[in-house]
Amino acid sequence: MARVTLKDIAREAGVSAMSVSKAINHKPGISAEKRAHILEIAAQMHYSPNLIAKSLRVNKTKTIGVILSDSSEMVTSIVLRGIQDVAQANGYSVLLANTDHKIEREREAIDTLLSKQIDGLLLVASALHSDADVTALRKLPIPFVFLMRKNDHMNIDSVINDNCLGGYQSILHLAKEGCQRFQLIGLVNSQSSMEREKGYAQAFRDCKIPPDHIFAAHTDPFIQSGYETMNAILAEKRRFDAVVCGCDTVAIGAMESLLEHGLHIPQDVRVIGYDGIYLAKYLRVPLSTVEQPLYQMGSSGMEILLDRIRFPDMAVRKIVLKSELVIRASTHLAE
Amino acid sequence: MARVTLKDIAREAGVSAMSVSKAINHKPGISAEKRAHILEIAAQMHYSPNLIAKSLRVNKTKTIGVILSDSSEMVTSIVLRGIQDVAQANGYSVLLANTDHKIEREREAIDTLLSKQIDGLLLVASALHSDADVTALRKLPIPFVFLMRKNDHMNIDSVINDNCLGGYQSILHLAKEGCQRFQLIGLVNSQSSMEREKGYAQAFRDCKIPPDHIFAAHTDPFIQSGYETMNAILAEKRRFDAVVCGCDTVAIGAMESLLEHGLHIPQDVRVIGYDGIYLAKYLRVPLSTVEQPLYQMGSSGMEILLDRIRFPDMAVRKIVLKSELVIRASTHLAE
DNA sequence: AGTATTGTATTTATCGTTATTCTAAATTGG
DNA sequence: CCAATTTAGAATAACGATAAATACAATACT
Repeated sequence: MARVTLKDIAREAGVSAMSVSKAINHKPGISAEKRAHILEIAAQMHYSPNLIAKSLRVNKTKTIGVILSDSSEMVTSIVLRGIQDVAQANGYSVLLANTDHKIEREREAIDTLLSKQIDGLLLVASALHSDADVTALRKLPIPFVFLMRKNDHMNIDSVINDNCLGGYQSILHLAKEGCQRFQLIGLVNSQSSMEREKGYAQAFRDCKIPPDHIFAAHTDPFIQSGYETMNAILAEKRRFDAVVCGCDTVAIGAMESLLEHGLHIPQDVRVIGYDGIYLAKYLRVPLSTVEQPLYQMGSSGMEILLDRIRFPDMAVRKIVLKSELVIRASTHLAE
Repeated sequence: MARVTLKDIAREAGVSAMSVSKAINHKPGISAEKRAHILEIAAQMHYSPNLIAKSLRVNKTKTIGVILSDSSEMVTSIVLRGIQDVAQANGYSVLLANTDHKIEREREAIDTLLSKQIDGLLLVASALHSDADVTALRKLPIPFVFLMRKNDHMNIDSVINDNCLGGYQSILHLAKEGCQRFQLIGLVNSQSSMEREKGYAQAFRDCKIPPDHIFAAHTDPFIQSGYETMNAILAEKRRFDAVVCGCDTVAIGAMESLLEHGLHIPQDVRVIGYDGIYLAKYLRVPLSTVEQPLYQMGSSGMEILLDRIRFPDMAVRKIVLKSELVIRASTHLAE
């Protein structure tokens, strides 16, 4: 089936293509009855405007690009949904690129998306930290917003949660529960995780936890890596009564390992995660975690981007969203 | 920053725009040294081809549309990832539309995506079942593939798992475990769920389970609805020793309710889900389920669509993927 | 040598829209 | 009543790319 164009309708209605365009877009310069007539014919012929042609002409695609590591992870899929909803509500589409945490794929993705003439870009937990990368980003012909990524750059919009505070709260809670020896499992290559670690450090000072009661490890943000890392840690036979994980998936893997080794959670070890995936509550041991407003992270990010597209000179916005410590059985023994 | 076009490079290199096009696309009809020269200048000027313009000219966008209910659900996010990976590997982009199970939004989404001139369409668990809807789909100017949706239509490609068999296997397993009274919780408005129920019915006949030992309920595919439905069921004080859920999320909610009512899983009641979300293993009670090859569902669907785009006359393909019964603690007591 | 052949490069036209300019008719006003 | 103004609508050009036609030069062949 050949697609029907403005010209087809124009021919059918005996007017010029321009008149059809005006009628359909409710632009002035055409009489009411002619407009009605044209619209009727357009409907009859099932006209569907070719937005590609329009985009080329007006140099706007009403499409924004989203770059993230893995759209199927529970954390990012929620953020993405927030992005999508705001986009859809404003007549924008989203083009997605998965990087699987590969920095080179992130750079490629930007090029690909630019070629597709996106009007703006959202970078979720971007790994582009080097000066060269940031400079390159600044030269982009379109606005962009950082999501879930530390941002102390001038003139770059961003939405994050206060990772430092979140980290601080986790430790404080565990200390109150009586924990004294802490096994940390941070995330490799994650600025967010580093921020959380700053919060841990502050809390350790405030709670007078001696450095030799703190053990640090790092791993990838997957269940399996949490599991393996915890196996390795247990093999070293250090004593600890708290495990502080860089994200919930690592915590799931770590708990699995702990349970397999016959340890009881929270009696022998307390475990806390970070992120607030919505299944945390339903795990073998319900997981305490620092809940980030994931959906809102996506939706605010998209809102800022849209504002920036409409008003390029708008003041820079660096939104810091509140996270919430959620206490469950993995750190707290119900009496 | 103004974007640089073919013409800009042509001017700089002292050649025609056409020559630049040939050089960049590695088309014949240009000498090696001129090509090298042009490519060098293009790189210098950071040329990025305008794919919108190209799309308009060649009438192909290298973009496919995906319509699904909710990209943040664990099941669909995996399917989507399979789709994305195959798309990306073949130089295609994906435009997404969430319908939240609303049939009207599904119809709108098709129009929107068509306007964006997608080259093909993937319908994941589409709710468009009426003759009118299917007829409309057939009239689309682009190919489409059904995913996770019953398809007994001529000439429509699809990828599904054998829901009937999966359902059959669940019941057979529970019967072998000694269950005698079955509470079913199917999904409303889901053809897949209906197919599974056919499988249940067959298994009940084969296992000689009398109809008055079978109780049916239906609900939405969310944790919360599973929870509420199970609460309602328990309020009716019927006796049953097996709960068969239409999807894993419903099973999670149902188990939550059962546990809150002091019942033991699997000792008092066995619970089985469907789908095989990857966290099933880590739940409070590890959940037995029929594992669908979700990622592969997406990737094969995308592959078929790409083939169909390239070879419109290719024979119709209706792929039925094998599901696998995974037995965990929710239906089987480890001795 | 003169024609045929090959290959390189340019020119032209086009995809479907919309911004802009232009024409002609309708309306206004003095 | 006729110039001045407004307005509906048509015609033209352009967005950036590429397919097709054309022009031209260099080589090969009879």
